[in-house]
Amino acid sequence: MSANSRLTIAAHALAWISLYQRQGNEVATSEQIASSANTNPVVIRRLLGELRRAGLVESRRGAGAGWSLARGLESMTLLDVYEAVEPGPLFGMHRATPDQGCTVGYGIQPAMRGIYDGIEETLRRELARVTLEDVLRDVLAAPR
Amino acid sequence: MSANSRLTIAAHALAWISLYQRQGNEVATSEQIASSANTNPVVIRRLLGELRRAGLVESRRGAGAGWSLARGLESMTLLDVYEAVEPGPLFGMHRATPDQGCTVGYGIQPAMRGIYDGIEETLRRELARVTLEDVLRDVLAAPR
DNA sequence: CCTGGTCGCAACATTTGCTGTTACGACTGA
DNA sequence: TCAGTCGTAACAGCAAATGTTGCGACCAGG
Repeated sequence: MSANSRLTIAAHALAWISLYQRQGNEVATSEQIASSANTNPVVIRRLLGELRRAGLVESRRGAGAGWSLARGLESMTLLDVYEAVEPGPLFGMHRATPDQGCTVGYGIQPAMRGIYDGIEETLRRELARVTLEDVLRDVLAAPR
Repeated sequence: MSANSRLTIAAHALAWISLYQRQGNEVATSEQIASSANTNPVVIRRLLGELRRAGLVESRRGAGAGWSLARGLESMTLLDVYEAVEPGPLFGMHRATPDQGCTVGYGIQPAMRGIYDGIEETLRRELARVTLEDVLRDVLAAPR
């Protein structure tokens, strides 16, 4: 499975913004978050842009611009973030249509689709059980 | 998430071999399976090679060569296939190590790892609930 | 002992998606 | 007006999956 880091980086950004705001700051810049996540500010802006479309964060432009949370971390789940930043389904079908004249080729896609749908639904339920508040708590619990 | 088709193609191949054997044939060739799945025989051989290492299929060489099941479909689960053909974890961490001097950068990876571990365990349980016999049954149930 | 058919595997091309980088216009508080 | 930041496009780099070709290894059957 292709290990992409989008969900991890998005969670990182949200936790960072929240902690920064708890320290009394209004907004966080993509520059600051990128520095913490050790990546490029544009990568952060792209990800946060998707989170904004999902209503999880807000951005301010102009001078003193930056990012802030649209609501509390306790009301955001990993599922919200997952759906905002992960486009496709977990498992893919054949790249090219299988032989429709063959019994297996004909029936395999509906069969797998049904099975995959059930599994992805379970995955979603699991993701929905974890809030970003949980994530931040775990982050702060790391031993020094 | 990158939609890879390895699990789907592997299930397709197993179902095809089983059905072919139920029709009285000894072994199936990668050529035949590739034709049904509309892909290249080498792709099939690569995948089946991984399934063989996992003890799910056997191959015969020489004349009249081909592939056969190592055991019944009812004793193979999608988890067996998944572990045989999917290398990495479901979600990836940061590509570059986050800033260890930052509270979030320091704690994020252990936190996410713990969360991801639990989720992947649930995914495995779901995959283990589906046997390849279930898959073949669903395939044959497709309406013509 | 040959031969034809198939696997095993290496090597490389192609495709796809994610990530990194640069550039520049848009926006706005000071 | 200006400095700082977002928004976004464009492109390069990289990694993994997939597709393709080639060829040696293997072996049942003649």
